[in-house]
Amino acid sequence: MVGIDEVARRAGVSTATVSRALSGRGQVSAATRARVEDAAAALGYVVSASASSLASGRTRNIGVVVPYLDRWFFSTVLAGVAAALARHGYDITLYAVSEDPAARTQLFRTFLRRQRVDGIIAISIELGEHESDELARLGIPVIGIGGPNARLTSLAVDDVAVARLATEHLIGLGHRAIAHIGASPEFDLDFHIPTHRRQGFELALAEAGIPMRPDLWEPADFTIEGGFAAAQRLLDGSEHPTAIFAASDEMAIGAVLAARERGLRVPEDLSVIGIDGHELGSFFRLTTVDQFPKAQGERAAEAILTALEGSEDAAATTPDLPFELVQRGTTAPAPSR
Amino acid sequence: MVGIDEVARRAGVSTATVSRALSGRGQVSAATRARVEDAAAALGYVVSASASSLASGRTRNIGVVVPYLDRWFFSTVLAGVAAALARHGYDITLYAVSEDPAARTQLFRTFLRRQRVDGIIAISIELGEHESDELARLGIPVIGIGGPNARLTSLAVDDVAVARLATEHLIGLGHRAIAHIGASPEFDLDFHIPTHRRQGFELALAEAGIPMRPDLWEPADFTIEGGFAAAQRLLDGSEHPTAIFAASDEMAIGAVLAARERGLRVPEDLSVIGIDGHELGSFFRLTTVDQFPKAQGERAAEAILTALEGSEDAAATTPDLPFELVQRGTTAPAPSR
DNA sequence: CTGAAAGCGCTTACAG
DNA sequence: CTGAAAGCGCTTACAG
Repeated sequence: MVGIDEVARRAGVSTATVSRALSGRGQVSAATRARVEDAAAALGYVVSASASSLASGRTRNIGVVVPYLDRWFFSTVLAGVAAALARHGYDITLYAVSEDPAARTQLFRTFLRRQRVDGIIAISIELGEHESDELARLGIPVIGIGGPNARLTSLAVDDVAVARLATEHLIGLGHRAIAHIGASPEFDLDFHIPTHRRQGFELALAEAGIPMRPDLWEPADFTIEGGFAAAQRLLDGSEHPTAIFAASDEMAIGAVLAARERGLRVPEDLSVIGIDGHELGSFFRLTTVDQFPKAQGERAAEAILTALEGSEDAAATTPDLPFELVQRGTTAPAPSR
Repeated sequence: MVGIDEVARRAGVSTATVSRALSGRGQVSAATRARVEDAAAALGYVVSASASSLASGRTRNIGVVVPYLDRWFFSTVLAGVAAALARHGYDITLYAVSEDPAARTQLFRTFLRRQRVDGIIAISIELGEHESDELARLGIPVIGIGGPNARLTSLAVDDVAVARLATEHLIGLGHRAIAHIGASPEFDLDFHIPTHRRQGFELALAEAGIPMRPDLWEPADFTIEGGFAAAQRLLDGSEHPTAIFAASDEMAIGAVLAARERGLRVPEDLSVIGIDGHELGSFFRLTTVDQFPKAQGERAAEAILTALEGSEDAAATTPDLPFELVQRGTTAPAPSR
């Protein structure tokens, strides 16, 4: 690999000048800069990451910590992060949190402490007290998505408001017997998102003066399969609901399929709404509250870059992530009885 | 951050000895090693990645190049890679190939040349002549998945054989009017996988003495939505097929849904088989040829580690990836006419 | 605006 | 088995 002194020799300057010309730090005359850039291009010179990092203390690399790589939400957020960081010339190193506690400990104690990254983006990870400490002690910016984690700068959608919006949409259509598919308690790891969504649901009902029916709540595991089974149980009852609000699009799709299997027409006999903005939503004509996961990743990337290189108004960016009701074909006025 | 000399001081040895004790390279007495390890643990010392890389030339970091982060196949393979590499203490830095040609050029010309990684895993990427050159010139091991790329060491499933197996399964059930949902030509970027699958399909038919019916082939885009539309067209004809072989599970699921919408029973009226081993397969009871994508990632990770640290029998590992017919509920004997 | 030189924090021949 | 010292390839005060 070509080194900096070859470039310096070819351009007729010192390595210090090459460094300044290529990094944009410090003063270099336009003519010199042009000569250095030409020499670097001709030789195909690229700064060595480790040498540059060691000397400067900057790695141009962001760590991204994810609980699952192969689940739609996380890989979509990750795609957003990657796209935004690449645009700024940053690399990303990936840290998949393992279910294995020993591996998880090692992640925080070893992997993250190698000084390989300038900052960290943590996607929907509930951190233990101790883990938050470890992150804080790293002394680098950390941005959480899906927080809020009191210890971290976090970007988050207001899950209570999201669930409320979805529920109000159903109420506005005249539904009264509205069921909710939420998460079983053991799934409430990611910042209690399921709990917040349930709260929003209950709030909206209460405001409309609709009493809660305990038989109209079912837990599931955020998958199509789980949503299918939960909907089956909900539709089993004699007084089955006219609408289902699922805490994720995948569960909502499962509910749509379960309804069809029962011979129920969606939306004529049963309305279904989800949350997410899942790519399958348009195919199933699913009404949903989109939370723009790819944009969440991009926002997190920008936030970390601002923390790293930005001006002082970093705090000016709002931590609230946008969401939006997307009306498609799975919700309609409640059937008259 | 604690440095190596603090550890050396505390253990009462030189930094050279600390380095040797912690890295496992070179001779250190058991007693000394224990003392060093204790000191390092007490201080929470972790080797600085950039200093170690610069001095040793080893980064303990693997680059993974993927065309899409947010598609099931790629994120699943990636999960396999990440799990296997983490077990060996390796980091992974992610390179998402952009559709933007300028960004793609920059990836090969700049990002990959920063000497940040010891090796590269390229997941199902069709490389241009020039790009293959750039990779080769990096002078580090490169493993391709989904090859074969003549220039790269590649792991690949035999797509012709996979498609043949799927088709033979249908023929064995007595089907003669078998349709194929493949890929439109512009989707044939990933190593001509769709073309190979189509070849396997045609081969199996030919061997069974079944003439090809041009009206029983439909292109799609590898999504559920695309498979749904393609199946609709196939089922429109007066002499519609009794079985559909889709070149991906997602398209097969689309076909199942299209059949249901037509009022066709699967598998009684129509058999459907896919390829992949998609997570949704079990929910839809989809018969498929599983290609174990997560295991593909793990295999690639092991291959790159072998190339990096392994003995000479690296070439001994077979580049053939396994596949297997998984019979579930969407295929059955052909209806008697 | 430019260069000489120290230094970033490790690793590894070399010598003992 | 262990240590002193050079060196990995850059960046950046410092001086001019």
